[in-house]
Amino acid sequence: MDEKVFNIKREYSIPEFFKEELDSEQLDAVINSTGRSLIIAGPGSGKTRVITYKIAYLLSQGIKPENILLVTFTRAAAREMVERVRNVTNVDTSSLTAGTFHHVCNMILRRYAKVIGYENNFTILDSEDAKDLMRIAKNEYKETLTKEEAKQIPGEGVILKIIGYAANTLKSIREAILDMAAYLIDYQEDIERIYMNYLEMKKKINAMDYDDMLINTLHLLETNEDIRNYIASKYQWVLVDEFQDTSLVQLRIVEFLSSVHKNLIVVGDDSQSIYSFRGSRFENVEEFQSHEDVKLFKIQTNYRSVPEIVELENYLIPTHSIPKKLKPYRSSYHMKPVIVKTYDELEQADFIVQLIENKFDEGVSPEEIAILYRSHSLSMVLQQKLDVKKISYKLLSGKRFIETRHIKDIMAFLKILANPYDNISWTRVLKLFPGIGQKTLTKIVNEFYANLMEYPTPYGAFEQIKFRKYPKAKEIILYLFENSDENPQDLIDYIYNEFYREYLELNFKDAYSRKQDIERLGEIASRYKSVESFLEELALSENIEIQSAEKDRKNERITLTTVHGAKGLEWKVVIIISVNPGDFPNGMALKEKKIDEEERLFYVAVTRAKDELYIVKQLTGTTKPYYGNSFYMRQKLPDFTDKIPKELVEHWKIGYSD
DNA sequence: TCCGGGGTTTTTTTT
DNA sequence: AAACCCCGGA
Repeated sequence: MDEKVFNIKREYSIPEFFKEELDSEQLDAVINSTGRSLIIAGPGSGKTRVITYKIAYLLSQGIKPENILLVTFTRAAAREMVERVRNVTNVDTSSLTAGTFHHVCNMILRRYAKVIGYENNFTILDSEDAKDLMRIAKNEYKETLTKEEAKQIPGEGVILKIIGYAANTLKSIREAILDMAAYLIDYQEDIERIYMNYLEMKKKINAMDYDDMLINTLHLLETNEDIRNYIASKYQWVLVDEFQDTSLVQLRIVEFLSSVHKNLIVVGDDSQSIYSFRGSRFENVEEFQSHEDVKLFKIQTNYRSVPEIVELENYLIPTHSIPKKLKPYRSSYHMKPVIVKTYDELEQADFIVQLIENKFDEGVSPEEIAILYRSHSLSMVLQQKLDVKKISYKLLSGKRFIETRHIKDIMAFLKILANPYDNISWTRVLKLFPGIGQKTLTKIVNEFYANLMEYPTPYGAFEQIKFRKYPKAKEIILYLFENSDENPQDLIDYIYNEFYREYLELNFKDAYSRKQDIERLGEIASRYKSVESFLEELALSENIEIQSAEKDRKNERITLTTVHGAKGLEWKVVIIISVNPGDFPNGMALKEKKIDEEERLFYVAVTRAKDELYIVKQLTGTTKPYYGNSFYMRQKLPDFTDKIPKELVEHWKIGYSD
């Protein structure tokens, strides 16, 4: 149907009020960043505000929202910024493209995958899926070797790390091995062969892992001028947030996406680059800055933290950073940051519970308190204590929700609906049924694949398979194939009620909390209409927030998160726990000589605090057994609290009143 | 062919 | 916590 277009003139707010909302550094960055610009934004300097007003400014100049591309680090950040733009401008921002690199790539690939030899309905492998697949690829290769030879082959984790590194740096496997694991150079050929297996398997099941999504997008833009120009001409302005955590591939992608209009604004803080394990290159910032046409803006006033904390932050600016000095804006607070020495993890947990209760008594809301740690395991003792004391919390990053066994089981059922060739999910699903082991399931799956050639639908193909011994398995899988168009929540309910509830009760001591997780999964699924969109979003979106075991009536909870999960957030009271050599900085990272990144991580942690900062350490160090190994015993590891000048902090030790 | 028991290994951060 | 291996009994 042809519709006639009736053009009306858009009304935009006049940006006069910007001058009241922004300081001179921010205003300069908003108005004068044109062409290619780099905005170095210190912690708490109003970075989000600058991006928001930059977009508002562009809209006020008559740029249409659909011609703006905003790339952020998390989906949540994108949503928040778009919402703020809408509030500032009253412009309908729904056509503005905003999301993470992976969302943007996904959008492009869903449309053009065929051009580079994929089906448009490719599935996305999360890192767990990739690991499973790599394990199979490795074992397949091992079968061609003798037992002795097979023993020497590096593990799938190492191989994934190498190929991930190669992908993100655009290097060959050989170069990657030499760069990061030179001792494995004798196994170059083995690794390459395993890698080929892995590629083949991914292709066979029409899947891409996270690296593929970036690499394939780059490849598409690089090799197809027409497509590149078509997409790039749409985006008059490209803005990139958290630029210090972009990889080389990501940098190339945004360069291509901005190649027609050449307006590329990147915002970041090189001192806060904490994702090098994922290919992030803080060098991107320095390199970008070094181009002659790039305009540089610095915004360095700190609006977030009290001067006592800002002073400490200035001391902790990581060694290899673009020189900067943060200027405090807020007025003085009644206390300095605190370093607390506790005896062990239990005492640390007791102290934190007591501190939190004191803060509640002072009237601080739970939402304003956060506990940060280097790795999940460091929060376990504390979690138990909080549960006992009935202090409710939310985990921004637990062991990622979808990586737990029971959630993966349920998801495997849905995955075979979206992609009947998903071998890994078939294995997972069939093994759940008593009596079906490796041999039987291989037979079933092979027969199913063979049938798929003959029968038009998976339902038809599966129906043909004889299941005399396992009628329940057949009944359930057939039902799911038959109803695969239903909304995902109903399917999850079906799996749970008909089968998985009983399985949980029989096999897990902690069935209760796992049941709650599945209920949560159902809730999340209810927001999606199709299995495909649900799976896609779950693979691409950030952590799902997990509630504590204690069901709370009030929705007020303190936050527990890794430092990585705390990126971009802020709280009135921040407690950093287990700041011990080996825990934070992390022992494994130090072994790989990544002390710089640990420093940046600590800097990120400290800069999250608005009013009160507690750095808690234990005299005994950690209680985890494997830290008692030779590496930890042999060396004196750096202690972050050592280099903090005494006069900048208060020192507390624990005493007992009762 | 399946399953359970015992033993071992992993060793961080995540789109 | 959860995967793997090996082995012996059903």
